[in-house]
Amino acid sequence: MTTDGDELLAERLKEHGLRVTPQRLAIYRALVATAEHPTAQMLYERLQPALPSLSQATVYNSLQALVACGLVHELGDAGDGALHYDADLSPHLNLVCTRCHRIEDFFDPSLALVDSAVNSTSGYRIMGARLVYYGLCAACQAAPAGAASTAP
Amino acid sequence: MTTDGDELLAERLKEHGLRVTPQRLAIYRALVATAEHPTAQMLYERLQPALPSLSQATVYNSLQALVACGLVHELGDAGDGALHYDADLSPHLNLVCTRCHRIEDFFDPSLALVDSAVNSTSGYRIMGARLVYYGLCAACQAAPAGAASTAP
DNA sequence: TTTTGTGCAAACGTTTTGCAATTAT
DNA sequence: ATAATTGCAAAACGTTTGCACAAAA
Repeated sequence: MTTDGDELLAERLKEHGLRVTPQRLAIYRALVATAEHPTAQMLYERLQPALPSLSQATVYNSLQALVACGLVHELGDAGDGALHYDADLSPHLNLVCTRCHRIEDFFDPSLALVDSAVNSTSGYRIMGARLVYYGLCAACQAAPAGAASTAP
Repeated sequence: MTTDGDELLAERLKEHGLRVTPQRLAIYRALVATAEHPTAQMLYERLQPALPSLSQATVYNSLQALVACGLVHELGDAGDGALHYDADLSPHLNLVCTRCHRIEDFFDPSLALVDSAVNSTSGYRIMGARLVYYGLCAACQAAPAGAASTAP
């Protein structure tokens, strides 16, 4: 591999006629660095210290650009009304805890079977996927009230 | 089976301490009757002729009630920014056309494998799922510009 | 009768947009 | 140089909510 994250970003952006800006780089890096599936708002707050001039609009716009380039997946909302994003493009599914709104990844070989079934028999030209199971994570099952280890 | 759709609705609503209203019945029937995965707005417009007094708030509220009872699944948005709903609860995935925003169903035996993998190894108590593949439907692949057979 | 749901309109929070200044190419 | 992107603020959008009336239990 000759392409680390930054180079991949630059390459893909250029492929799509888009410019490489520090904001896009920062947003992409933040997304690659975390396993938390953040929202635009979360990214905005997280990047604020490093890029004090960053605006919310730019976060939203940049995420759109990254999604358009196929560098990032939009995960939909997790019961909190905001869209979550993920830079992990490997075929996996998300486990969304409806109590604490956390999103975990889940990998299983059976996913490959679904993938090939869809690709071979749906008639669609597939561009992406989002596989989500909703439920209560182990922590929230154990906790009686709103005692999830991160956010209630 | 002794329960047709209406009876199932009544039963489930009562189970959850909710009342059986004509609006909820109409919304549920409309959802069962169509394979279109409509949004709240679409349902509102569709039911307007039959229930002229129906309000948008009631559509939104009723959909929440139906989801809470497990009678209907919330499908997320299809690139049009609005939530879609489905009364077909059988394990299947949705094919979302990102050009015409149509949602199709897709069934395959491999889905059962994923299901059992998630249930047995995730540690989550699963309450629901949404499996979506995004891409271009056959019609939109064939059409050069915005010539989808229903909505561009 | 008592409690829940409806309908209306106003509020909410997320996301998008118009525009001038800035910056990547 | 030139066209795209940023940042700001205001708008737009889907959705939710407060309240009085109506209706289900």
